[in-house]
Amino acid sequence: MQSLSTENYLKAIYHAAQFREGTVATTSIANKIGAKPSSVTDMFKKLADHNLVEYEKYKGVTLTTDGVKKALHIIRKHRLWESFLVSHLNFSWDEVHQVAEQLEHIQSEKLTNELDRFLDYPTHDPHGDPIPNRALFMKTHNKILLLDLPLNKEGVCVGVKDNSSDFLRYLDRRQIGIGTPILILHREEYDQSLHIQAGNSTLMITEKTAENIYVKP
Amino acid sequence: MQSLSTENYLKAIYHAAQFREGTVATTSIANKIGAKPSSVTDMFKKLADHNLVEYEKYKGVTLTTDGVKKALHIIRKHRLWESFLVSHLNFSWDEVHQVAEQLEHIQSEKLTNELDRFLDYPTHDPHGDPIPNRALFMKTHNKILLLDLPLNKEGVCVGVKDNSSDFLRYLDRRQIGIGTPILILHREEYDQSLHIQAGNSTLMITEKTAENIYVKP
DNA sequence: TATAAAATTTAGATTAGCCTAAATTATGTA
DNA sequence: TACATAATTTAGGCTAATCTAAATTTTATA
Repeated sequence: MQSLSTENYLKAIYHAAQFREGTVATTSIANKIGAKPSSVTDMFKKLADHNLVEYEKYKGVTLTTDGVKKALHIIRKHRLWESFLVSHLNFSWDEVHQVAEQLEHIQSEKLTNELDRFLDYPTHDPHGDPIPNRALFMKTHNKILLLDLPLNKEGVCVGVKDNSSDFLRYLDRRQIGIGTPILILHREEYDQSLHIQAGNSTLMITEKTAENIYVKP
Repeated sequence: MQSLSTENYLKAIYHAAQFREGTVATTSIANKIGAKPSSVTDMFKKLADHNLVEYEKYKGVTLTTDGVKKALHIIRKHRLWESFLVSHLNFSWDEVHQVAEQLEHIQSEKLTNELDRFLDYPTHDPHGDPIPNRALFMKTHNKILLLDLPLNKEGVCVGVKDNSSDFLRYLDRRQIGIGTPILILHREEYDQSLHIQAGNSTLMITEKTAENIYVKP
């Protein structure tokens, strides 16, 4: 029991569970997957039958230990492939997601582990997200939103919250990427915009941008 | 219209058509795909609706130009991935097929072409089969079966006809692989077995083995 | 060339994953 | 706390890809 659809649900539930405590609601998964709530209910039942989630009618789901393992395994593959695409196949960080969504479903332990070795056991993908290792353990940075970085304290960009192509390309244009040192020079009270120093240039960004960039202080 | 199943049928029809002239029969595809003939008939109709094959009831199918293109594109991906698995991920030639069967369905022109570039535009896969280039053109060796190699004339192993794991591992044990120089020293009339020189060692092989190895004289 | 055997197709059913519409349950607010 | 609204589930269908069993066509042979 590991269809493409099943795997996508497990991943979606895992990601949804990161956001908030407690159970994951039908509608939130429906939105992520792009399916109707009734379809999600069907799948919740099926996942519960296979002991991948705990499901109580009208109460949503939580992943079981098995469910978490499967989800992490898919995330591991997704992020390894993203790393490969960027490091060896000239993909940019805004292009990798769609292809990795396909590659993450390839079933071969040897492939996954050899890819990991070939990439020299990377700990983070091109967006700064942690890659579960073979034991499915991942190192998490203690990162904060750029918005919460104290004035004049240097941080380094270690990730993004919004992974959309639009946002990533916007960051490319502003020459902000993983590893870029960032300093907040001034907060404009009027419209919450920020004057920052990013790498060698000073520039202005909106509050919305600042709450989608992670930095390590 | 390009489901996983559709792609597998196109590939199977392409390969079946290599073997013999004329149309490809329902049963031959049923055997390759591992489906019942009635299912194959259904798919033949669907492929015909999409102008990927010419289909006449009770007469089998032939691929259209479009069908050939799609088949070659899948074969291109399959063989590029096999090459990658062997050259960079420590797979042996008997392990790659099953994984490449999955990878060949990944849809991304950029991925395929960048993989091609990364591998430095290989012309043949680990089994010696030609890889269609971006324009879907492939270089074919003028190879013959080892069985048909004249006595005491050196040939070089350039491919295999039987791609089964069992046969490939058998060749590994006999230290025969792509590039191995081979000479027929003696043909035993009694049981058609052959004494050959392969690389540095002399050994005996059966007729069956000799008709599954391709050599270039 | 009749006719038996083999190949192929048709008819009707099944399953997974989705849908819509209607019914049910939970939630938030007056 | 009652009740409107939102969330969720149920019931019943749909499609793609498969199947079995029966009918039809082709082929091979006596």
